[in-house]
Amino acid sequence: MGKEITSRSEDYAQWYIDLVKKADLAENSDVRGCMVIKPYGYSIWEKMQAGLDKMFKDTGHVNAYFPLFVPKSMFEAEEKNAEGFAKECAIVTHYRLKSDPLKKGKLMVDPDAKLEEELVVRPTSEAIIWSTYKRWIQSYRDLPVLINQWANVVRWEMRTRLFLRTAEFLWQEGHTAHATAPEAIQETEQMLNVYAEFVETFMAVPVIKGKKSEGERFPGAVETYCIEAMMQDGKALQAGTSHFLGQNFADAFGVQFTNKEGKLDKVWGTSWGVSTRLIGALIMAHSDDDGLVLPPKLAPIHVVIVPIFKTEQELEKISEQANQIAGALRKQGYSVKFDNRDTHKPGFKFAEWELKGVPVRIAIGPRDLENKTVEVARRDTKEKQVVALDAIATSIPALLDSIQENIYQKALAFRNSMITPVNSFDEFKQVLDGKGGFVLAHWDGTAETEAAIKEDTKATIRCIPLDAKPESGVCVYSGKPSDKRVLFARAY
RNA sequence: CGGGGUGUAGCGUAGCCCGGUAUCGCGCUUGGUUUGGGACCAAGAGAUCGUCAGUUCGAAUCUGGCCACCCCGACCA
Repeated sequence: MGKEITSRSEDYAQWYIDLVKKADLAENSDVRGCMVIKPYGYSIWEKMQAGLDKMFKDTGHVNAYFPLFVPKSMFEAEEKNAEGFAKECAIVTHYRLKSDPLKKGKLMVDPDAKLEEELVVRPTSEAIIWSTYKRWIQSYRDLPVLINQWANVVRWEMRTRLFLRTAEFLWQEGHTAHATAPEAIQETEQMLNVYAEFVETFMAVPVIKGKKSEGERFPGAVETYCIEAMMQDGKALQAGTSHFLGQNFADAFGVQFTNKEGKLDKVWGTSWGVSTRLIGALIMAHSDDDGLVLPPKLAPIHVVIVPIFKTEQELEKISEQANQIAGALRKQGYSVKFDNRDTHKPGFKFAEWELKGVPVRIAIGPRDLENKTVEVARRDTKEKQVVALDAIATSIPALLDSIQENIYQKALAFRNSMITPVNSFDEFKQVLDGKGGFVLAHWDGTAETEAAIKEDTKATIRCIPLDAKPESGVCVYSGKPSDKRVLFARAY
């Protein structure tokens, strides 16, 4: 008996939880809202980090690390940002415990160790970073500052879901400072493009680039750009954001510089981030009722080799063959697992590695030894084929590329099929309640209409697509004029 | 924070209404037979029934408090 996974059609939310737990990605911890990311899940995160980090470096960024704690007075300096995060902040008020005189063996907060000023556990690091930039930036020669940090942040969420929303999560946050607005805007757009490229080429998840409406904008930002992805259940998921901060944080923290003309000027800022939430997106974009389907570019294990044997002698011979194949593939940079456990049957191993989403499985049995072949199975389509031994070194890399491409195309076709233009509010609601997905509709551009639609349908404006074609029409809700369609959806 | 639910072996559970220290499956250990899609047989080990108190000769079971977690909603990446 194996690990039963709830089917997507039966209960999509449960299917997701089953996958995360049974594929050993993560589990709930003893701390409310916080998860333990297990080695297999963390390995995916490491691959994401590696891919992104290279892209950040290639665009001129460097890594640094800023403190977890932010003094309250510093945190509240940029008012909108502070307000936006205020209700989900964890606060440190004391710095010491002591033995509880009333309960033997128990500890209590030492009332004498109260902090002069409370420390906010960062929900994001703009405050601490900009207060530091103030010291670093005096001249236009000090600009731009292009820094990224890999860190954990804490947002005290009411309700959490593994990877998608946890009280503590891992992410990267880029924080850049520039001499001019156009340069900062260009940076914002560049990083949005980096995210889009990463998500599409590594994760094989197609995204729509756009700007957030005022209501959905990052607190403290002038403009928030985002990439939006579509999950298999028809709900949208924000996969990354890039913010043009204007001079808001320069104002709040007094970050000024002397420009080439010798005049004092305020610095322009950006910030941008993606989180372990991407792992949730990865799961929900590709996986099926048998388990994970991982894109080769992020799979911790590319190829698993399963021997099929009766006797130890057979296993020995097969191992020799398997090690040869593994060695050749590893030389090409692929991660190969030879599953030579003699405690499980092949069928069990097949199911287990499928659950874990390993893109390619090679099975080798006595018949293969005789014929100088192996059986190659791909995870995405479950197709099997017999491949000659001497063709493996070329066919496996090709197959992995083909899997990467295939799952992207599949996700793209699905996503495209889930974009529905509508022209009336009735149609709007009908599509949302029926097939779901993205709804492309005219909107009058007001926050009131946006809020009313959200109230009525639970759908939010995911973004105003960057490539939206000018098209005159009337708002589906208010009937007022509109010059382009925007993307609505129910979202994670 | 509102509504609902759950807490019994590593995991999933039965038992609770009608009190007498615990059921079954998976997993684990040992031995044997097996191995081209989640093997089978046999023998074992493993639980102070979330926690504290009360009722009782006796509490997993009844009563009360507390704690934790999950699900649905509001909030959010």
